[in-house]
Amino acid sequence: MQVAAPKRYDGRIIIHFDYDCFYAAVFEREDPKLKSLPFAVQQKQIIVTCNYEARRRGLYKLQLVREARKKCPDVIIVLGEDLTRFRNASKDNYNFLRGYTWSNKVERLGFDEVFMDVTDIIDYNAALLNYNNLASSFFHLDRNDPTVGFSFDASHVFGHIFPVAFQASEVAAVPTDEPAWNDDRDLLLRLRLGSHLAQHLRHQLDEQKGYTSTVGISTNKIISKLVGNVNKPTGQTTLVPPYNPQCGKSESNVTKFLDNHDIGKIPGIGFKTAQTIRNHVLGRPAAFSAGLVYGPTEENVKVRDVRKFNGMGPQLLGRLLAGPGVPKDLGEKVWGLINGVDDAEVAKAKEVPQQISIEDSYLRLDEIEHITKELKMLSTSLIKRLRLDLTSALDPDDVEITSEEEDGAQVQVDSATTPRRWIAHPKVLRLSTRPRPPLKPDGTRSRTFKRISRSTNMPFFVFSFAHSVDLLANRLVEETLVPLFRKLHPEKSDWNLSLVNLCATNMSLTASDSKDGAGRDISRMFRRQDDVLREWKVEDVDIAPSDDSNDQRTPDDGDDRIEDEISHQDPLEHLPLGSQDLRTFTQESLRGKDEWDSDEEMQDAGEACSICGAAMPPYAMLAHERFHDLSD
DNA sequence: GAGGTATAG
DNA sequence: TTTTCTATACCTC
Repeated sequence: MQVAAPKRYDGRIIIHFDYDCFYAAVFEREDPKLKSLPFAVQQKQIIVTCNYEARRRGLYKLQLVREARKKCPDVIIVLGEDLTRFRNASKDNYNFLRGYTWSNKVERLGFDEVFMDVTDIIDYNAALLNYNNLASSFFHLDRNDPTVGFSFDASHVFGHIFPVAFQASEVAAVPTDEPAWNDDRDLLLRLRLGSHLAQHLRHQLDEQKGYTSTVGISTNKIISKLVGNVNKPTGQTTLVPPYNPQCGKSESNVTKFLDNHDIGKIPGIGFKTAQTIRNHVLGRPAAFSAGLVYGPTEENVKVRDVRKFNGMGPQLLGRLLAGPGVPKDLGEKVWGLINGVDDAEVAKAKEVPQQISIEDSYLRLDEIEHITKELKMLSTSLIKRLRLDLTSALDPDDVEITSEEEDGAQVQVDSATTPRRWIAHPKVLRLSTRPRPPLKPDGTRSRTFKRISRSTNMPFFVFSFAHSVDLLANRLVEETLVPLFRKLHPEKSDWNLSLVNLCATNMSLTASDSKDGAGRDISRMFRRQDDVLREWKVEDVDIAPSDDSNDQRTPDDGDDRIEDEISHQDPLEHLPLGSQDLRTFTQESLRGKDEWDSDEEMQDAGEACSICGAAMPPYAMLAHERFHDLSD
């Protein structure tokens, strides 16, 4: 009994980018000589990626360094364990691509992949085409300036297409006199536009940023991503219509494409889901390739086998995959995926990540001194990351300049010299550990990777620019993390940890600064309203009780309301290098004695809240700070 | 809030 | 799945 395929919606055009051997490319950009040499990036004992010259000589991803050297003795290997440069380059490329979107639907997946929903740009251009002369078309990149764009030939798809056999007949299959209401013709036309836009973006990315990329063009995330793989590297592939079966005549190209993929290769179908499905289709437990490094020992279950399996459909899949913790609609979702249907939106660019976490693993971690030391290290990294990722230049215009800088290093230099302010604060700090399970009677250790955690309000002194990261980290460990650790591990000293994780989460936007260009105007409007409300809110706060003995305060959306009053703030401490003594304002003025009073560095007239950057006379700070406190 | 499951790079 | 380091979404109590 056959279940009907889910209904397709192919109204979008989505481009998936994958930068070619990204880690290697980052280094090659710093030192172009590497490009012509066999070159690889190492993490731990493995080659995480290598350039194509190295691949030509037999090297490959995830190869052991020893093997690589044996195979290719003159390979140049650099250590790539510090992710900072990759993160910066990734952000820079992302912002670059984002600059082309109208909808701001640009989603980063890891460091080296980006989805763009360019539907609006495509539809706009489709409407302006001259169907009598598609070959001499102009692609508009700016709705407000008709001169911005490029010439292109809209009578052909640019680059590769799938299926390949379709190539020769592509033009013939869509004669220009065919009626415009033909769905496939319309889709093909929009995909063509997408392919030319993709080519333009790839070219710009290469020319201006120095990164080549491989892209896929289609109508949803999953097939755009998968179809890009067809021509690697530095290629682009468009999945051409028909996307629906032609009334008994031809098969859907989507199905033709997906059917030959291993079930586990479909994005969204991970190991667990794939194994469960394999088990059912094979009628027995499916073997799995433990190593993954060697051999194609996978069970051979293709999408086609699953799709055509007797009774297969959303209900069966739902029953198969049900279990604690699994999304309720997983059956529906997977059924969609194997039919190439994926309604997932390309997420709008987010101003700020949802969480920032740092972790490290240990062979042995069982002494409190050692723990404290590691907490200190992790705290230092975390605070640096918070400053890097959650602050922006104070002047909104600087934000634009900064984001268009050439590379990550440049951005960091700017960070050190440009006044900065927080654009969001994590409200919660979470400490997680992974205790090593005790030995079982038989001497073996049960394999458990479970984590336990405790969380608390993020103390807001970590947002001060006045003190070195080191100092802040010390204080965070002593005042917050050690108590949290004791809560997590009440036992005296019996623990033995294999992992420690620090996570800053529950981000609270500071408003107004969304790097999201579309959001800025909106937030300005809100701010005007907030101005009207501000007096009320501050008075509310002013008469509320407060607890000055409690250090663990939480910054909150309250920040939003004092946005306009920013005057100036001091430069961000140079993050990668640690501390500098920079003068700024902190909350000391309201809190009386604490260990920082000796610092003597924030006594200037006119205070600025260290949380939101708002400047105000000292007498207003008390109420203001309580405001942060209370709005939790 | 705390913990779990699953996924991806 | 296990070696790791992040990040995300969704589920449950």
